[in-house]
Amino acid sequence: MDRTAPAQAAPAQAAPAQSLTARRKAATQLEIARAAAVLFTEHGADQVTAEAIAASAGVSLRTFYRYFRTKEDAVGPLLAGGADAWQQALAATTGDPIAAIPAVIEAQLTPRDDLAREGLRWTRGLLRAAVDDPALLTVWHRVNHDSESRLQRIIAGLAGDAADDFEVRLAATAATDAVRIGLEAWAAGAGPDTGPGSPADLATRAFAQLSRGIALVPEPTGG
Amino acid sequence: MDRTAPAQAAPAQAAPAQSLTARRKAATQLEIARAAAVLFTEHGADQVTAEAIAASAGVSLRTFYRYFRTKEDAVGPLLAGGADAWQQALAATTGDPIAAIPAVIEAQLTPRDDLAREGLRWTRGLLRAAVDDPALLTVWHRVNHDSESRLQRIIAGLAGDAADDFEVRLAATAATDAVRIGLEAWAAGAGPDTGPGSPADLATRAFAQLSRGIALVPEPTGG
DNA sequence: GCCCTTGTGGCACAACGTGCCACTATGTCA
DNA sequence: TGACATAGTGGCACGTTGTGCCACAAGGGC
Repeated sequence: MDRTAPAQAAPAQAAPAQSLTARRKAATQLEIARAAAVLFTEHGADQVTAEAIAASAGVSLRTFYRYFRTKEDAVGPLLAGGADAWQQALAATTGDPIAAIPAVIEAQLTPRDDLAREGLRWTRGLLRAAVDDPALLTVWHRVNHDSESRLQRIIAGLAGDAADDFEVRLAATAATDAVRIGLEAWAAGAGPDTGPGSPADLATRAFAQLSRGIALVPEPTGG
Repeated sequence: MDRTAPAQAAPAQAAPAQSLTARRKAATQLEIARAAAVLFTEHGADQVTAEAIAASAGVSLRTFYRYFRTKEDAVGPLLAGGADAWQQALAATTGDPIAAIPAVIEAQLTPRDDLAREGLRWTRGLLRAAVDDPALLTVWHRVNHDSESRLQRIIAGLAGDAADDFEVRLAATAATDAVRIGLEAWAAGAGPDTGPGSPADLATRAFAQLSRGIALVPEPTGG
């Protein structure tokens, strides 16, 4: 098994139907992630040993390190949450990515079922803990960095060769930061899952403001 | 001595005139930082032990950990570079922070002497190494996060009570990201230290686009 | 000179993260 | 069903990380 890929690409939700081994692996990874999240939020990341996480998840220490590169990385899948979801949704759109992003964010950050709502609860708890926990903050930064990198490639693909690299980069940053700030502001307060004050609401508002000066294709000035 | 403060607040350049002890401390910290930067860029961060850095800097391993919390943090002061400088310059301005930021960035990111140029060289080398070095990338993320936090407080102070917290947050993020992207894009290419393609040029361009939708005070709609 | 503060080095130690080997379970083919 | 290749798991050893503790030496004030 490769260790980095599932931590970033695997959805925190259960995978549909695959081989028995694959399903067990996904389940184990999620089990470890949740055990780590519970222990981290309860005692602080630096007070929790990797062995404690492994024991709580019912695996050996050696196996723990086969799933995650570091102790803190264990909560990566929970923090990544729906990042992959809305990026894949964006990749499936056509036309101007800047114009498509708000609707995609709105749709993908709004929880549509209990599974999504549960995912938001994990994210909120972890983000609140991460505010004053350098180790967890590092994971959050890494998750957002990975998100920005993927987004940059997606937007570049959508915008085509005419798009300026610097503008593509700005667009990817604006979108990533919008979602990041939306989630952070929501987690810090007592906002609802949907409607005004929700992650989807805050993120779309943030993106509207950050992206107003960005145009992926050169403006047709005159000609 | 406290360990975190100098790593973030101390300029990478030599301090003017203080007590002998204070100057020795600053020199030692800079010595360690440069030793770490050289070794990291040469062999990759994960191939360099903390002991090797300490030996290269002429201090014991124990002393190394009194200056920096982790092995990677050693390059923090070099990556932070002039971040404090331009933020302090911003704090000294009056009026609308959004309007003041471009000039401050332009002025502070443009190297005015050999010391500043040398600082830019370190930053470029480290950023190039950080692209494919997760450990160094983490330091870069932390540096930018700290920068964003401080900037948020500065902008809030300048904007006054009328300013919306969410807008202040967006402004701080836009400014931090502008500088970050400017430096990253410059480091990745072969841009000059000044003029078109310089960090100052790229950062101000980025901020102009990211900040166009941000207004710190409620628009006087109608009266 | 004395004294207090502060930086430094050495040592021990818990925890981190990995390489290696053996064991077991899954899935396939005969 | 039995044999086999594949892949996940656990145990162990080991180098490295980062910290607590104590002793020692070098500024700085009296």
